[in-house]
Amino acid sequence: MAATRVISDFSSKKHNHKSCVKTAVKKAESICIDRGMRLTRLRRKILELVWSRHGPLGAYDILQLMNKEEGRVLPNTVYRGLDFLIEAGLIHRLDSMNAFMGCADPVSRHSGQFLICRSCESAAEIHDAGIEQTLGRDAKRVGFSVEQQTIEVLGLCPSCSSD
Amino acid sequence: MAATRVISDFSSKKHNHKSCVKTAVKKAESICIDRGMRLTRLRRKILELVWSRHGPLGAYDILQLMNKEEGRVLPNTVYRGLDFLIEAGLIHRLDSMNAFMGCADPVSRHSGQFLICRSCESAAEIHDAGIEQTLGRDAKRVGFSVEQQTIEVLGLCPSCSSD
DNA sequence: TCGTTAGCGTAATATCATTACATTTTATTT
DNA sequence: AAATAAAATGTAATGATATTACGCTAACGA
Repeated sequence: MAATRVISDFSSKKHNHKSCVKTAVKKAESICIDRGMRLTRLRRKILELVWSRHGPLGAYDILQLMNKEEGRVLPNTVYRGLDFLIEAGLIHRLDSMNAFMGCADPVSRHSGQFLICRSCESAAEIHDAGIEQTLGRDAKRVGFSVEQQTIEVLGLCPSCSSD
Repeated sequence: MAATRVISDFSSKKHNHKSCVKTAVKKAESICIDRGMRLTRLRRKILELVWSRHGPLGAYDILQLMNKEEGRVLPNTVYRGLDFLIEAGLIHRLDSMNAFMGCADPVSRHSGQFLICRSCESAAEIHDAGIEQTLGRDAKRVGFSVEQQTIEVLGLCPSCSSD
């Protein structure tokens, strides 16, 4: 049985988040170079903003930040950037909350598995290969071929459950 | 290991769908009586419309059908009905497609697990207790307490894969 | 350096969902 | 049966999320 990997944990309040962002951007740059994809200034900026919080961020939140930091930007521009980043596996979309979150392990392509705190709206990403496998097997049984999985668990993070 | 239950399968093209709807409404009536909930005319109608397709239906699709069959109805009314039906466990919401789908096993309360065909937009509901269990265990490991799960698998249904 | 493609600017609009408040219907109490 | 309270519905406005269409510019490949 494969171990469950924690891709990004619920962060402690005092961790230095700037270094998370920096690391993410570095990884992104290297991945894009490897794959011949263009991480333009705009796309990098959007990636940074997605990473500005240790949890999912809505497209219009990002838009607002862009407008603050980059002058006038329209929704379309943000969505284009987000689409690129998703395509590249650099961020994930959380369907259950219409929001986007940076992926700390963009090298290995995967659908995310998320634990989302309904109280503080932070989120952790894990990867349990067993679940993927099991779902694949279940699907096969009814003749369904899997392409993508949305796995999002709502509840309370450690720090909010203890309140 | 608990077996995976198929709650609603990909339906064959020739099955008599009217009987699905009828059965669903009967179940709903009995459940609501048991629980002292009021399945009003409006709510029943919305339930029927959700069941009118063997796959998820958007709120505004339902709205359109309502307007065709019931005279003028506004979005709010439909959402209220949908909220009630979800609350009662009679339908599920599919977050990945902003759509709603009837539940064929409303007696046992559960978050759904869905296989959604990206081609014909039909969907099947299954229930694999193992997945729920595994996710619960994974969550526990990082101190997260689970309240609700969203599990939606995108791919191709049997009939669309064979095309 | 020319032609092509990818990225971006801009406006309009589509799609999905909620809020606020008035009215009506149903249930409960007297 | 009448009075009251609670639940459901009618209605309009608006909020939140996302896409389309079209033109221009920058980058890339021959």
